[in-house]
Amino acid sequence: MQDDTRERILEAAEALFAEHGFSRTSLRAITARAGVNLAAVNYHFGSKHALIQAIFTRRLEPINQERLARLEALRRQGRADLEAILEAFIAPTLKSEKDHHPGEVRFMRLLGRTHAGAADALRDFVHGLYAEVLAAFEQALVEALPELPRLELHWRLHFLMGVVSFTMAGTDTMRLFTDCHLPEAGDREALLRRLIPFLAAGLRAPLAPTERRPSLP
Amino acid sequence: MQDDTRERILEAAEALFAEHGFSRTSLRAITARAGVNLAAVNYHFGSKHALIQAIFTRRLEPINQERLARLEALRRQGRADLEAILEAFIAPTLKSEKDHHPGEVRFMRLLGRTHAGAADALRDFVHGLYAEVLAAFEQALVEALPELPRLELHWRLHFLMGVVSFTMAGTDTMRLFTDCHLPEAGDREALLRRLIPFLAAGLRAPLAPTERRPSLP
DNA sequence: CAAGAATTCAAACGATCGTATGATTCAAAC
DNA sequence: GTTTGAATCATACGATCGTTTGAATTCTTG
Repeated sequence: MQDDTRERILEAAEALFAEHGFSRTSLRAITARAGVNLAAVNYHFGSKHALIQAIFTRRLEPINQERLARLEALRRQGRADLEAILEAFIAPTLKSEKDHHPGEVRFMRLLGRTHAGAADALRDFVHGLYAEVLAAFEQALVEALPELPRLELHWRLHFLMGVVSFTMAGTDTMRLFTDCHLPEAGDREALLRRLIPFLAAGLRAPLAPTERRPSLP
Repeated sequence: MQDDTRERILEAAEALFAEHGFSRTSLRAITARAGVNLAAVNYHFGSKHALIQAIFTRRLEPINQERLARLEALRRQGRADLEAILEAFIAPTLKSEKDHHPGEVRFMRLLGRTHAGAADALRDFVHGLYAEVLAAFEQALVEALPELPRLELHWRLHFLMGVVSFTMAGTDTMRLFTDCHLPEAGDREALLRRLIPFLAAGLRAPLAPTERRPSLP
């Protein structure tokens, strides 16, 4: 029961952080859920902040490695079309449930919310974990969309990150429109089939004319 | 100097909440920035939670009224095409800076982050402020995209909310891809010219085939 | 100007937080 | 079986939090 404690803390913290946020989750709540002593967090991780970083590093590293592996496989096969690139980027964040890691679903929710919300040094830390992957995908998209100006591509990548982060965050926004909730979010394949056409069409959208008609009176 | 205090508190709280989040912003920091006494918050608003709600109500109500007014004007003119509907929904959240209300920019950032991140009762409260507006725009989009199945429209509205919220949140995601930051986010007209074609193309995207090719080995 | 309501103020309360401490338990090495 | 270092434990510290209180002040109204 040596590094079992570490794992139990990571598991409990991940769940509570995803549900209540970082600052509203106390170390006491984490250690109580994990069934370990309060001091175990500072013993194994050093501080609450270091625990948060450990959570992101553990989950994000394999996901990003899979992203790069998928992208490289596409390049080898010569079929790096836009839809395939998008799938290589998004699928590793969605297919986790069937891989018997239910905790990863909670983590993606946590990651999405952190992306949109975190203002402090944590976002910079997460960005650091992303840097290599995003540079590779940016280059792939430049080649897949050669006619798109670089600045426009950057904006559309910003929009893309918005869609992906928001979907990962899993806020049940759909019931804003009607009474229907997200239908069985467990069906990740169906989600991919809806996300990728939406994003591909947005990335391929024709450029807006330089001048726009005036707004309403 | 009676309800000037109320206003100073709202202003300071809005700025600090947008920068550091709700739970990491103390009432002492708010009242210090506002130059008022600590007890003034509980005297004028009742509690920290009620202060947060007051912030959202104050800003969101006029924005949503303008959204509905723009949409109704489109209907009267018979030009409720997709792009115009999107502009009616998005423009009121972006044009605020030139209206001499710099605080509204900070608020939209706060709103975007709350949309993606808040898990507690606050999100339900904000959703309540949105309900009427989103029902109206959903109906307009149903008419503008008659060939799109209702379920698919719901998903794409979810994606749309992701883009809008993420853009409002204003997290400087673009420097993930290169070293360039968001170029002069003050130019709201340019942002509209980029957002609307992206979203319109996504909403109009052809449906994906029911079966997809398998993923990578 | 005086009376009463509205507002502001300094100060404190109880609770909770992250972290640190020193004793205690446990497991492997000799 | 003894020793040694890692791990766990109960406990406490100092800080900060949201909220409350009651007196002091300001404003309104007659």
